[in-house]
Amino acid sequence: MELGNNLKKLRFDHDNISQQALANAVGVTRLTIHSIENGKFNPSTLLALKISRFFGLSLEEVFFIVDD
Amino acid sequence: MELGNNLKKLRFDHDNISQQALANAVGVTRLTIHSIENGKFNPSTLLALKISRFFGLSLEEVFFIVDD
DNA sequence: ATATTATGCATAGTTTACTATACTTTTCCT
DNA sequence: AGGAAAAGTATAGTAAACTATGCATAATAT
Repeated sequence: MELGNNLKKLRFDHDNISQQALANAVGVTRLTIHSIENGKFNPSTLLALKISRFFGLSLEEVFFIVDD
Repeated sequence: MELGNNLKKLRFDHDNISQQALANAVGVTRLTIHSIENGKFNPSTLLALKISRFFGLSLEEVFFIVDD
């Protein structure tokens, strides 16, 4: 039971925004976005909500549970 | 900008389930639920999704951003 | 081809989520 | 009123989120 996400695709669809630009938009560092994107971090709910809000999506459209 | 939640009310509506029972259901300790409920913890997205799933709600129906 | 920008990756440090335990206080039932 | 269950609170420890920095590699443009 781990966390999956669509960040890479969403960044691409969203004007191909960079990890850095997304990081700036939600107030974290580029490494944090990178780590979330590559499944190394299970981000805080507040951060996940900020990211979802940035893309204009619900949290579940960005993050989801992967049962394994 | 902090995280708010409806846990107390949701537990009440959901058969008045205890903090301990909710903790067991999602695989954490009672203190973790207590701390989230009282705004001391900003839980991981995975845990927040598990809690939301337990109540049969979307994450946004349980957790939300409080702009302050 | 070379400069630039974006991404990947490593180390190390700080902060905070989460656990374990234990004690007190409140709530609720009979 | 008395007892049990639930909730609040405290301390201390571990694990993981997040920062800072720096360098290597990949992609893009001129």
